[in-house]
Amino acid sequence: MEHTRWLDEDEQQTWRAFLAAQRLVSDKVERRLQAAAGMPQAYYEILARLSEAPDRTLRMSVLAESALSSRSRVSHAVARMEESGWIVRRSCPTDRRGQLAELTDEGLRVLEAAVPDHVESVREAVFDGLTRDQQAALREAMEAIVAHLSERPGWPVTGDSGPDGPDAARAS
Amino acid sequence: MEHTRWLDEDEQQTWRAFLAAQRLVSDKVERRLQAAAGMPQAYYEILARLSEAPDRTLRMSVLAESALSSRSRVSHAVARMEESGWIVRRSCPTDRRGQLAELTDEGLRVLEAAVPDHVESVREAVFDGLTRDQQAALREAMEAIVAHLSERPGWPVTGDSGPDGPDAARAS
DNA sequence: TAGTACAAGATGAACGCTCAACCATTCCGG
DNA sequence: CCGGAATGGTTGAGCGTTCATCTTGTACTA
Repeated sequence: MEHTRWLDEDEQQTWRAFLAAQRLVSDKVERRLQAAAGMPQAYYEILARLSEAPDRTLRMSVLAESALSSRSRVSHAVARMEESGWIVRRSCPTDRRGQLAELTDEGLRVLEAAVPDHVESVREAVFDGLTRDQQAALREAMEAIVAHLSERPGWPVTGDSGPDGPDAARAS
Repeated sequence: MEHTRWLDEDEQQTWRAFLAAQRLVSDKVERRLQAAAGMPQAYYEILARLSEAPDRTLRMSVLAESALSSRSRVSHAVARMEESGWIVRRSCPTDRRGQLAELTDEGLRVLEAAVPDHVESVREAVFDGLTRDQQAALREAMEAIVAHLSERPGWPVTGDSGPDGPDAARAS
């Protein structure tokens, strides 16, 4: 690493707008979801993915990936939601390491009760402020970023620093 | 509230892309800042605002607003950074309720040491994935969202639920 | 000049997330 | 078929954020 590729004026403004929009939107959405349904966005995401899955069941690792969460996060979250009775865990028949997370009826009810207000808050936070063209452009840009970040992302996408420490036994 | 204004297919995809890009970008940037400088993004933001202010000094509330943080967050964060010797707090001469936060020389050094790698990570996460046109469009959309969210935002922008609880003594 | 409303900050508990370990199981090369 | 590496998932400590509350100080109004 030698010299920094600084941001020009335009890029600075773009980055600031990105940051601001990001914070404003997720604050608003998160806060409202918390108030209305008593759960953070990450939990909602998990419940949503499960509800779309066959048998409302997913392996923990698949769940983590599809909800863009680290394994650790999902593990904690599912444990918590199991206590609430929204999810049950069973061990996977074909791979004895694996765990299956299944959405319970109760969990589905809670999710469905949360959806309408959540959707409304997303609309207010994002779409009510955009023209149709702006929305299309936003989508294109976001998808480009995601695509760029999903190929060879420096170190793994999901984080979680690997099974052992940063460099354990990895020599030779 | 009667019927929900659901998201159509296009809006769904836009929202998912927004969420994904948001998570991917802030994960990457946050993680790298933490690794390289040992501070979260929110702290960086605070230090950055202070460094741009006259006398590297800002009132807590102004600092909170300009860093898009809640008062409470800034209070905790500044307390922590004061222990690290990056910031000092003085009471405000003109308003004895107020506190002034000033960036120390040490704090400025730490910030400046953190900047280059942070900027690089932002470039990699965002700008390397976008054409110039996409970047301009992204900026426009983000600014539209921010503008929309900054006027009459339902309840106050910064959060923090007000001086007293949700409805304390407020009756008649 | 009270008295009441409001603003600025601080604070502690609750909570979710991350990081670094750790155990169990499966995969794979010799 | 054995032994090391990789995979799947969990766990606990540490930390930052939020929420509700409190204290102190200012502003407004009667």
